[in-house]
Amino acid sequence: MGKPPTTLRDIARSLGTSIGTVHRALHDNPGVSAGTRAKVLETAKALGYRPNLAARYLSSKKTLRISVNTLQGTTSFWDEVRAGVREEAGSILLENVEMEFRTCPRLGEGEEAALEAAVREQVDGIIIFPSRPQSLRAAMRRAARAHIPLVCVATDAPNSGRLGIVAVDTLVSGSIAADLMGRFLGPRQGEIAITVFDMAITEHAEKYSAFESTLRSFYPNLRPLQPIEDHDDEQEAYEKCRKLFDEHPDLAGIYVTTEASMPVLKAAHDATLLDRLTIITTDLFPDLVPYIRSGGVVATMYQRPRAQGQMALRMLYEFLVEGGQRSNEVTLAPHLVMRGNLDFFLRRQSKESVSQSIREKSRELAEDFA
Amino acid sequence: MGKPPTTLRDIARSLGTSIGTVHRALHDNPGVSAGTRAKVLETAKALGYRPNLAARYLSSKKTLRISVNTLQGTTSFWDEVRAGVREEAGSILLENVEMEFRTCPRLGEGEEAALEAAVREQVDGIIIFPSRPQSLRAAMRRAARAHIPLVCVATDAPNSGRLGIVAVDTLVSGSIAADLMGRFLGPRQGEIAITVFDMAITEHAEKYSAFESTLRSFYPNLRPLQPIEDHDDEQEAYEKCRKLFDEHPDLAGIYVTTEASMPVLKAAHDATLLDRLTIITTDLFPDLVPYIRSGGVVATMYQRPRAQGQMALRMLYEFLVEGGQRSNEVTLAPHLVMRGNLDFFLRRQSKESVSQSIREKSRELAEDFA
DNA sequence: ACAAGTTCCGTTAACGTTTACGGTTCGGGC
DNA sequence: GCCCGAACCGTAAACGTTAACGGAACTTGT
Repeated sequence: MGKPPTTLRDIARSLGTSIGTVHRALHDNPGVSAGTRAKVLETAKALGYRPNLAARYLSSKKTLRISVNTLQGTTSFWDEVRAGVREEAGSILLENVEMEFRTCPRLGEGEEAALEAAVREQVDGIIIFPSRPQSLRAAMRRAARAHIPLVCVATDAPNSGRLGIVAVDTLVSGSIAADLMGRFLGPRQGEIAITVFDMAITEHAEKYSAFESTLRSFYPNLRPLQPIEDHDDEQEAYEKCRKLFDEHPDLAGIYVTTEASMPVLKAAHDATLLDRLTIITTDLFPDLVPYIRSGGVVATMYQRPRAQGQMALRMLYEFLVEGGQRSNEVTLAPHLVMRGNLDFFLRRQSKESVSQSIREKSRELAEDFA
Repeated sequence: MGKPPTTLRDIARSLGTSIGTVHRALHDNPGVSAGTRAKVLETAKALGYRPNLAARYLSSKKTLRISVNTLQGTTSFWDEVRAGVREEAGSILLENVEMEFRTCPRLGEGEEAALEAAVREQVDGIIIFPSRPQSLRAAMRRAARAHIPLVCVATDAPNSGRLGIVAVDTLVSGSIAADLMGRFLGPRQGEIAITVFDMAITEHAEKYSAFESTLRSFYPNLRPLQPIEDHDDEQEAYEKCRKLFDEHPDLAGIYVTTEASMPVLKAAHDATLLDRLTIITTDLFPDLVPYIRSGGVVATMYQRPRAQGQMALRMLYEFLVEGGQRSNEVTLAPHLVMRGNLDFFLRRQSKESVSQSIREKSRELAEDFA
């Protein structure tokens, strides 16, 4: 079965050379000729060499610095993401990660500067929310060229050289929202609206596309309208919704894919449509709770920010420490929250933060002694 | 900031003793007097000693043996659970776990023998599906007394001394099923049935309770019937359903909480009720797919077997290696699968198995050389 | 031709823990 | 008196990797 793994010494012995040379060859360090380097690489592969991470960490004791560049945010979404990152970092058994949080106050404000600061300070990896992917692309490319792996959360940045992406599965989200809308409304005719952040963002275009196509395939009685872009601007969202409500008197439902559900709800309320519309929202935060409880919001798609943070850190850490290419596109299925299970979700959230604080306490007390 | 962590040597120095003594004291090894042991423990706590896991593993090189006692199963559920366990084990960076799979052919058949075999062979930890908790309790207690930590998957075994439990959140599942049932059926009157495995199992009683109470609170037009117990027996499920359909002509919907949805569907088909009933099932497996696609099953609650396997192994490993008490009750929220997002879920499943095989390939090639 | 520098490579001391072995001291038994 | 075992404790060699140092051989400049 388990024959002992090959070590640096094995490689050295088999080549009649020394550990130091093998080490230098495997790490592209200077001080080794091209010929021997090639031979080392070859026999390393032949012997199936895999570095012993415990020994590596024990010897070098260098810690990985990871910058987490996210948003302050108006809801608790980003707090949860950061909590997930922290939690996952706390459960790494070799405690060789240091976290640096760089938080932008508002959408897109200073995110490029924050990224450049992280790159300048030579962090080992970056978790980033690219709120404006196209304007951040250049800076992300620079990071990639500096060999700093970069994982996107929540929103992808195509062609940016990023290592990976963690986000909610937009196709599942959009499609399930459409399915629910169709089933909730039953056979009756009507128009369905959808609000997105900006159709230029892949995720939002995909959500719309999945929503629209599912609706079209299975619920021909419901006609999807063109998406409304709110750009996360409360004023803009409110006004566009009022206009929408005026222009489409037979609107039956609306699917809010962004965090900005409050202005939509306010608009619906002001147009006295709150109880006539079937509203499906996104995410879960305190302001939304009463609407779900009262039925004004029939369902919300919880995007599991904590899980997103956890997965992002995990992906980055595994890359940094194992070097291998894991599956670098993680898409999470959303959780469905309705009034019946709302309390359970709120309980889960609070339990999680409690168990986390307990855990940190016990860390301080530090009673291992296994 | 980061002052260097305290080591065994630090403790020894501060007590004027030696590393060996400190080590023996911390591990309750013989050869150290009660007095010095107490002093060692005291100053270890005072200095905030935490063992360096990398050094520990490097030095001892002992691997943890973990037994996974599950079911063959009729659906792919348990295959997925095992895949999740394997996947998580593969991503442990210190590669110090060995897995032993003990799989029972049928429900409850030989599960006690399998557990005792694992205990006899002195494994370091066990992941188990206690299909009959009460008849397994004694054996589980023995395992606990032998200091073998034990994590339950899918079903809990109360008062068994188990370390932890990973399962789907039954309250969320039951409640969301009721909410969907209520919304799908709209204002019309009717009776709602629910099938469970056995009301003596906590999980199933909880699912029923959540289902029933949500239905009662929000949808008074729907009357929940007494639960049908199928004991995972296809014949029993079929016959009880036929009887149910005969006796309740105004049945509007049925929520199947067990894996045995096929006999229910067959019964509904044979009673020509398939298109008049609103059916919500549990889990996702090939035989179910055509029913979801055709709308015969309106929604299914996917219990995320792979995630359950992952979490179970993670919980056990963290306990074994860190010794600390983490949150030992993990409940996962189910994923909702409907015809619109069915393909995405099937795609996700296949992608996961693909990415896993890719990963194993790349492991073999073993090109670390970071 | 000799010093100085370069390039390549071997050696060795860490890192913190485990484990086996050797050494004290003490108390009894002959 | 001496020997023996038990109980306690110190020492040192591993584990596999990293990083620093030193040395040999070979090129260059004068």
